[in-house]
Amino acid sequence: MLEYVLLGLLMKQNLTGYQMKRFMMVSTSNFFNASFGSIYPALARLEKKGMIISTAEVEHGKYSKVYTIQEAGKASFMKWLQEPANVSDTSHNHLIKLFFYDYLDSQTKQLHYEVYIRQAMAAKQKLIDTIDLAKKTAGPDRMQTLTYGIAYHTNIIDFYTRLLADNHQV
Amino acid sequence: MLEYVLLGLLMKQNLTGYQMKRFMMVSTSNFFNASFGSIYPALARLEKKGMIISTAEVEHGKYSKVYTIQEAGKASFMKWLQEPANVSDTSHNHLIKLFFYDYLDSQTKQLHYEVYIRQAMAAKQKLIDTIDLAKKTAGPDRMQTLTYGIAYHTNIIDFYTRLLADNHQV
DNA sequence: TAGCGCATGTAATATGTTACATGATTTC
DNA sequence: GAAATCATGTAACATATTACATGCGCTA
Repeated sequence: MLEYVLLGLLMKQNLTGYQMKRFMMVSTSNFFNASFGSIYPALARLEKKGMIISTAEVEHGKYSKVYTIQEAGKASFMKWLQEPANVSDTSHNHLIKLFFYDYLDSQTKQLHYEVYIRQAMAAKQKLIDTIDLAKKTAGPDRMQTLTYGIAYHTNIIDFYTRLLADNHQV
Repeated sequence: MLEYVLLGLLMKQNLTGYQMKRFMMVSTSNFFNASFGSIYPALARLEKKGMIISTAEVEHGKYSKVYTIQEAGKASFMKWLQEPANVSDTSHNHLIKLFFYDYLDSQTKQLHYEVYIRQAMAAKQKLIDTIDLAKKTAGPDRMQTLTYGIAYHTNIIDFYTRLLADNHQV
């Protein structure tokens, strides 16, 4: 997955590993993120496979490696992009706990529901705040990832608000 | 994560690794699944840590290892369960592609939208079909994982139906 | 007797995180 | 002068998948 994301970022412009990380932070972090410990080895693998090439640069005394995508990399990326994903193979971390909530007391459950509602509200607000900024730089499809994130978190707020109400009744 | 799920399954009854896999298949597979290649090593780790103990059994000539949870295992499980999860740290595989859809032609995009709608509809229907069966065995919290799954897939259907309509207009 | 289900396990491979190591420049 | 940011990379560790290896009992 990461390798394709890196190729995708390089489709538009040449970047260093550090820049790719920073780019992900502001654009994909709500649904995808990676650490330096996975980015740098991934770039090395991609170069070894001939998908990208690096050029050493020294600017203001700082050494950096700028990566450029190759034809093979473009082809590999497009092939991956053309294959549809699977919308169901998401992990839903919180559901794993919910599955075992019969072992948890009512008070702690309620606390969890409240935490999840707060988490989702904060995430949703953050996405809403991003919209205006993103409109200036991102294309229409990129904007849809924000729309989805908002709907996703709205759904979570609704769900746990219902569980909270049910828990109160009991 | 897997280790806690295995402990959670053993909270109720003693099971073999094979039975745990089968149990996950019918109860958690819509949001969590694991292969034998991860289950058996995980059980070995848990036993080494003193969380569970195994008893060798031979029935009808078939050898099996039945696992029993220990006090340390119960404590570890409850500690994990009491800690709230994070609703935002899900990966959303399909969004990663959506992010790059500006590079894709309109026809292929439309095909993807249709695939995602069909995937979500099938998954939703499967969950609905499971409800009656689950009502007999599962507690109220366990049922909620089904409710969530239905809402999650409904949200996806709505989202991609909207994108499909927008794409047609263009 | 062929194949399936039960049952356990290992090997190769992939992929990820966190922490550490290094060193430059820029900002307070 | 300290701290933050830029920038790359490795090491230890954790965890997962797929494929393979083995072998028994039951059923068609």
